[in-house]
Amino acid sequence: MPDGITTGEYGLESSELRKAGLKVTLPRMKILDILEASSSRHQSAEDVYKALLEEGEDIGLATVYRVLTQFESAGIVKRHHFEGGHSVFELDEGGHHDHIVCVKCARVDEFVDETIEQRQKAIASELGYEMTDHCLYMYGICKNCQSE
Amino acid sequence: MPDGITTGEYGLESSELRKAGLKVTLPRMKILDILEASSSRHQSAEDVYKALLEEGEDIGLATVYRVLTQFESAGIVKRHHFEGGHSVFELDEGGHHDHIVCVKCARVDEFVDETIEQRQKAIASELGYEMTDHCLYMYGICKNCQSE
DNA sequence: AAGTCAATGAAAAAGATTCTCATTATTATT
DNA sequence: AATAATAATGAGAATCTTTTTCATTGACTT
Ligand SMILES: [Mn+2]
Ligand SMILES: [Mn+2]
Ligand SMILES: [Zn+2]
Ligand SMILES: [Zn+2]
Repeated sequence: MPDGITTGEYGLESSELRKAGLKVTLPRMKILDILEASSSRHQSAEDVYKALLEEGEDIGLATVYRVLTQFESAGIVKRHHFEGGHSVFELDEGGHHDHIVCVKCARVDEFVDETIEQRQKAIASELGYEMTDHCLYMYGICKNCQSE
Repeated sequence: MPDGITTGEYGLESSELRKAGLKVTLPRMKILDILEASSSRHQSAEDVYKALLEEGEDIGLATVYRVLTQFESAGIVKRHHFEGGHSVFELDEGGHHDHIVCVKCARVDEFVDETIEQRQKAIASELGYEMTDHCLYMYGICKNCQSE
C-alpha cells in the first residue's frame, strides 16, 4: 500500500487491483478514482492526465497510458475508438453496451438492443466467424444541439 | 489531362474527378486505379502508397493522404477505423454496408442486415438523435484461421 | 528492516497524419 | 500553340497520439 493512503479509504479499489495481479500504487489508485468519480464516463488518456494535474497529482502521461492499457487487459476498463482518432476509456462494469455520439457536442449515450445482438451473432456465424468482439457506433446530432 | 495519358484509357475516372470539382492529375488517376484494381477492397494510405511505388510511380505519401481525404469529401471513397489504429479506405459504390474483420489474418467481410439497420434508426430516434452516420464492426476468427 | 522485482517519470522514439512552401502541372484564355 | 492564373505536388518538417527506454523509486515478501 502506498505511503499516505489509508486502508479504509481505498478498500474496494485496492482489492480490485490485487485481484488483477497489479501492485497497489498511488498512480493506479488515483486513475481508478478519476474513472469512477468523473462526470464523463468516457475519457481519453489526456483527459485523465489533466484531471490528475488538477488534483495536484504529479503522474506522468506515460504512466497514464501504461496503467489504462493494463486496466484494459485486466478487464477493469474498456477502450473505444470513436470517430476522429484517439482512444477513450470507460470503467468496465461487466455489461456490454453500444454508443451513440453527438458530432457537435461529443455527448455520448449508451444503449443495448437485444435484437441487434442476436442478429450480430447470427451474421458472424453465417459468415464462418467465431466472434470475439463487436462494437456499434452511431453518430448524430443530439436533442440539445438540434435546437441551435 | 496529364501528359502521357490518353482520353480513351481514363474516360470514366476522369469524369468522376471533374464531377467532384477536382483537376485531372496523374496522382489522382493512379490512386483511383489502385482503389479499383487492387485485390483488397480495404487499403490503408500506406498500402496505396506502396502499390504506387511498385508500379514505379513516384508519388509522395503526403499526396496519397491528401487525395484520399479529398476523395472522401467528394464521396468517392469511404474511410473506416478498424481496431488497432490507422484508417483504411475503400471505393464508395453507394451502398452502405458493415464489416467483420478477422483478428488473426485481417480478412474483411462485408454485410448488410436490414433488421439491424431498422433497429438503429429506431434507437437513434428514441434517444433524440438525428442520425448522420453509423458503423458496426465485428471482430472474430475467420474459418481459415480457425483451422490452425 | 532488507532485499527483490515491479512500477514510475522523463525524455526519446515511433507511427500515423497533416502542414509548409517552393516548384510544377493543369485548365482557361488568348 | 503559347500564356496566364491558379491549383496540385513532393519533400521534409511538424504535429499528435502512443509506446519504449532506462535510471530511479517504491511496494511487498521475508
Ligand atoms: Mn460506454
Ligand atoms: Mn467495405
Ligand atoms: Zn450534442
Ligand atoms: Zn483469418
